[in-house]
Amino acid sequence: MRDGGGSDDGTLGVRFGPLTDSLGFLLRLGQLSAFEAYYDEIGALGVRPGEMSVLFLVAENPGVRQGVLASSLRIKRAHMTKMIRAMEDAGLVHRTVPEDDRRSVELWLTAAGRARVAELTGPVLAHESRAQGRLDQREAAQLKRLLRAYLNIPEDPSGPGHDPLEESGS
Amino acid sequence: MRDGGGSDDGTLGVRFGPLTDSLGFLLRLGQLSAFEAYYDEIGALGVRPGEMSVLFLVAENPGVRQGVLASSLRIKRAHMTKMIRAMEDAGLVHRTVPEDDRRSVELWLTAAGRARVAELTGPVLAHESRAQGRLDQREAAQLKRLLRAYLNIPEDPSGPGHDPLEESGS
DNA sequence: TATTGTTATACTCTATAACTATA
DNA sequence: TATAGTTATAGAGTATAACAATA
Repeated sequence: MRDGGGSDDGTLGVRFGPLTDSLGFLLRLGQLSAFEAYYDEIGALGVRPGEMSVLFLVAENPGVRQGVLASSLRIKRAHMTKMIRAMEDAGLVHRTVPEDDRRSVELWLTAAGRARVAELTGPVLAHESRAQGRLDQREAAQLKRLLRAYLNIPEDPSGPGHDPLEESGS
Repeated sequence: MRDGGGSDDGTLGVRFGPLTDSLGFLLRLGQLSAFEAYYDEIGALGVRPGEMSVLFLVAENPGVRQGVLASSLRIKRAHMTKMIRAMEDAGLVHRTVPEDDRRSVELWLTAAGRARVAELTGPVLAHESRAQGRLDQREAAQLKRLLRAYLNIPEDPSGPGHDPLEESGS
């Protein structure tokens, strides 16, 4: 069996006690579970979750400033510098310095970066439509809706898969 | 302003595109947000989230085997060895080797460990009852319920704060 | 003075494999 | 042979502070 098993059988009879009702604890385990599914299903694409989110965010917000990207993704600016440099070295992103504030850096996808995003979009959306574990469509939609509310992230009506069931729950 | 700001204003006008509907992405940001609240509110207690969960889990499951603890918390066994050693050095945990399988290790809280848990329980429960950001009581309860379903964690009727509203949702 | 991004450093966590002692 | 835990090592992510350029 793989190390750290129990990805599917879960709790092994352990009682979680007060942690059962801890939002932080549940979010932590949920994130680990989701990332494990990510690696199992699309890890072979060779793009890690952090890089994936940077690619999609720059694609969606051409010219976004590096610091805005960092704080949106809650990645420290020092770390963002390294990530962007690696992606620049890989030819996926390029950087420009705007005339009106020459301290800052604006980020754009290169043609290769756009091609990579186009290439990734299908598998990623397919993965997202599967990656709901034991939850049915409606539960998954509601979970996402609650997480967006918790995070103050808009529902993005221009986004994908606008399942009408999502609106009906209370 | 602190580095990585935007903890409360959130998105800074960035459009998240397909990430808006990515469970893994939302869980990742949710976990970071919850941990930030944890450090802001009870970080001064000097116990990190991982240590906290080990303490509470051993308290709730005296004699739990180290490997079971590791897979329950999705912590690698190699890392769990170090965590347990540090907690042993701190006098919070002690280890026994059961006669029926002398490869394994059972974990118990020391008197000091139990005292620490008793000391932490109040602040932690108080934090959990606050740590819901913009969600009201009912939304938070439902979010936790969906996360438990996603993770296949039982509702633990012997647990704390059994809010009757939690049962009413669709 | 404050802000943006960079560099450097240290630490935590993760991933992996080899090792022991038991089974 | 397989399993539980340990050790060692490398890498990714994070936290922090000091710095240069610009505002």
